[in-house]
Amino acid sequence: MRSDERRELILQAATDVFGKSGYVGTTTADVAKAAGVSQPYVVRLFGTKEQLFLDVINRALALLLAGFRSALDDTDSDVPLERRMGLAYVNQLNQHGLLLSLMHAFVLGREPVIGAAARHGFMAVYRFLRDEAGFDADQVQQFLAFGMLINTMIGLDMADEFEGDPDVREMMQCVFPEKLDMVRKLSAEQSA
Amino acid sequence: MRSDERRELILQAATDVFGKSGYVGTTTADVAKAAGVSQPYVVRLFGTKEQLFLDVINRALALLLAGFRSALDDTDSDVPLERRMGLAYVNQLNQHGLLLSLMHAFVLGREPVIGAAARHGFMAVYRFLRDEAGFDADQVQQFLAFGMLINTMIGLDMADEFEGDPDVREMMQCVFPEKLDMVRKLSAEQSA
DNA sequence: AGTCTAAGTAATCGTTCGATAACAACCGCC
DNA sequence: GGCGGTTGTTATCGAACGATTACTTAGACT
Repeated sequence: MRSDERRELILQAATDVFGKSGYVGTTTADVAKAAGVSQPYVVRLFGTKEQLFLDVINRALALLLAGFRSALDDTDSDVPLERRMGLAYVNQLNQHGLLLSLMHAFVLGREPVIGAAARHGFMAVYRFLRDEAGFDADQVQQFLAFGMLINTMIGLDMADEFEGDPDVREMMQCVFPEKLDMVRKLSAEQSA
Repeated sequence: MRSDERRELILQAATDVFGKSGYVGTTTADVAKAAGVSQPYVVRLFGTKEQLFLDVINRALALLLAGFRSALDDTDSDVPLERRMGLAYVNQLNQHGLLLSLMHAFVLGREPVIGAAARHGFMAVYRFLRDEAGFDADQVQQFLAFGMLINTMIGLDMADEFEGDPDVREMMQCVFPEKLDMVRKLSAEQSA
């Protein structure tokens, strides 16, 4: 296999594993096993584990912004822009661990290299909302806040607790008044 | 010193360190150094690093709910309840790493023990908002979403990037339209 | 056929970390 | 004024991890 194809496969596997266990909690052997290659090969392709994680979150941000731009360009829809953007965000749950890897990066601001990359990525999203989506300040705040809440619910793995606990069910309905079916479906796919 | 006093000192130190580096990224030696004791003593007082982290987040949740209850009982104020609750949340930034340790737990839902504790803690907050604060579904969603956004901004360490980058300044003003001064002040204390 | 290069692995090394064991100092108490 | 329990330390062990080295295999080109 060509090395650039192998890189992409490893990046996909690493996105899932980093999303589940975080940056420090993920070993290069975990990534290698998920990608079906040997551990030293992962290290040789990316140099260091830190560089691998940086590549993972930069790829995740590129995919996220690409999804946003698709939603933005879908002008013949009668769905309002804010809702199209929200759906584009939730659709990223198709890629297991993509939003979660970003979230892990977002709470590591004190890590010198990763923190800087995380801040830069977050600001890229902000600039997109402001400049390309044309959101005003309140729209930006609502969008970012709800996005972080989604990330937290995914990180908590709350959907798997959905069945059985009526309080959890009620909380999820309260937090996702309409997107719940989609979130549940995507979460089920994620577990499979 | 009595061991229960020492335990509290270690819990405070551990809250800061776990908040900065996360659960896996923090070593028991880091906690011991921050608390001014030896590393084996930390392990002996708490059994395992996992149990120490569980104690940290349970203490953080107890303090958080206690702050909420104080805001709830402050009925002679003319400040509306939602705002009092928001201020109570932001006031938790006085304890370095308290909200951040919780956030680290919230993204580890797949960890069997920590994930279960994190979900339980999050649900305790939800039940408080619903039963004690009397929030309706929309108020709960807004409160939780904004809280997670605050946590993310703290995790990103975005306030330290405040000076210098006009986009960061603008984003922070957009996200914290009125609480910005408080957040900045508390963040400065945190760095000191 | 023979050689060069890219793709990939097995073996292993040095470090770090959580935990354990053994030991030391203080303090109340009879 | 020894004695037991509590508080705390130093030394160290075994496992895990990231990284390095050396080796192997498979095409591509002449």
